[in-house]
Amino acid sequence: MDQSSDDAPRSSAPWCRPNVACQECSLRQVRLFQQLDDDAFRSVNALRDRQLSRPVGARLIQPGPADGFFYTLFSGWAFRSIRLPDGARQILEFLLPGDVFGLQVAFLGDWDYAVTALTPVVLCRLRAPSLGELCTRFPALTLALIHTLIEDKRRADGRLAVLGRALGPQRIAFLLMELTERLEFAGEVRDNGCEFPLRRRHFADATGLSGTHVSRSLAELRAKGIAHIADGRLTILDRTLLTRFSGYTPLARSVESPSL
Amino acid sequence: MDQSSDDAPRSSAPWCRPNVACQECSLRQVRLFQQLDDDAFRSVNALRDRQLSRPVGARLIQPGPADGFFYTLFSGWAFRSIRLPDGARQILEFLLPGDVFGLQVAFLGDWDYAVTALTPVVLCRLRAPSLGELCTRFPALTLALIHTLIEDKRRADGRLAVLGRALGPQRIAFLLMELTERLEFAGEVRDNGCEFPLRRRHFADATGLSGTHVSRSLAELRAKGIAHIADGRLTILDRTLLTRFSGYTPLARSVESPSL
DNA sequence: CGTTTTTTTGAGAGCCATCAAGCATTGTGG
DNA sequence: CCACAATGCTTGATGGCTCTCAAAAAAACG
Repeated sequence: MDQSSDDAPRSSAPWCRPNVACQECSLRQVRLFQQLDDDAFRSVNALRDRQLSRPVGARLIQPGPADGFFYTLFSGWAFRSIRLPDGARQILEFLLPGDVFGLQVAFLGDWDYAVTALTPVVLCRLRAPSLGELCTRFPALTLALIHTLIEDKRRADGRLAVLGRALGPQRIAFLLMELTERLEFAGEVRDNGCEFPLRRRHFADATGLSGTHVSRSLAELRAKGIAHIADGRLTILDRTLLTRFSGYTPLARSVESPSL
Repeated sequence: MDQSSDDAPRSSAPWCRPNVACQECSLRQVRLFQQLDDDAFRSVNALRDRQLSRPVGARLIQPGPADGFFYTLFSGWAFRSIRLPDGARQILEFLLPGDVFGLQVAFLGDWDYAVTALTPVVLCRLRAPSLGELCTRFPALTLALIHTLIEDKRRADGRLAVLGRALGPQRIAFLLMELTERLEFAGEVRDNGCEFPLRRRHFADATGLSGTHVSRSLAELRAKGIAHIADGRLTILDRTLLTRFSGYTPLARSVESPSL
């Protein structure tokens, strides 16, 4: 893992309460966990090792041999990335509260990407080896996992298409659209806007553009009256325009309440 | 599905034998099926609806409401693709014998991509609704599914990074590298080469380049002594060079015999 | 308030798309 | 077997999107 700032959260904000039991976790209402019963939750809790708190910029995971844990992001933002031979960084995906990462350690035995905190984060660390056994005992959990992986795959398909075919401003718009949708499901969008910790270089590394061009593309979105980012906050000026301009296909959720 | 050419294969090549039972399928030795026992296989067979034979260029799947089936590719090549608002086509992935597609119908209820045959193909059609029940009865099958999804995800990560960061010739090299590796696991590589049905426009739609530039990029790979495509056959001239040039990270398979 | 980091803006160069023409290959029908 | 059409591949020229380099402006930080 990383240097600095260890386990116990400094703040006493409600979501920051250390070592909340899975059964009582506020995330239980969202995403893949929604369909599980109490019994399954107690077992997931048994898998839980501990919660970890990390500061902005902390490298949560680095590529290399796995340590036998996987994680859920309890609060804050992070991103998965890999480094290309020439040293360039590609951000594969942004991680929002409730997202799971590292499931592959149970199957492939390696971290093949890095995970970095974009904001202060709290993680839940879970023991990977017993995952198989748990899935055997709780088929609903397994199906929830598969569901999550399939949704991820659909999103990855969209990202691939955008990087393959879209110009700069559209790439940026698509990214904004995807994040906004996911944040909406998490109930973090208010007044057509939300907290938004991405810097120019995060946009750049996620969209395959240079920081310079990200700047120009964002200026274009602002000039077109589509979206605006200032003071760490994103405002969607025209949702319809953004949807059309980005070419994003909204995800119809099958088993999800619209928001919290 | 598509027009023309129905069910029974015309040829009597061994791999073309119609309605082989899953237990006796030659694909049983590869990919996700490897770890399953006879009992599980009999149940998978019960899921099987029938085999379908389709000609080159057939549109196997088109985006829209799902019909309750998912598929495995029994023989031949195909590709998954989506169409962007501007009409451009993005190839998301090439499908090789043994690959599964359409698992999402059991969860999302829709085909959100198209599947097209690159060669004459034989498909196995399976009933999606009973998949959940089957996974409950055979945890090994579920874990195999998850394993497959996770491997897919890793490959999708690599593709995303290449589209985000690599120049034309590297994108092509990466695609060749990935396909070669997968074909090797399927035992279809001999003498540093293999059958290769991709046309220029498939390269173009997969890598986000124009057909013109694909042509130039392939010429560069040939000139550099890396790889050569002619008469529907790919020859890897220098595997080490190809690996280095493409930046591809070979996949260490955990539970796979090297080839058939 | 000075230092550092980030963002904006400008100029030139490069990769690649588009358009277009020539060449090779394939298939068809006479 | 050959003429012909159709398709796909190659190669050239031009233009546009985006990169790199660079410097100024703005914001964040201590």
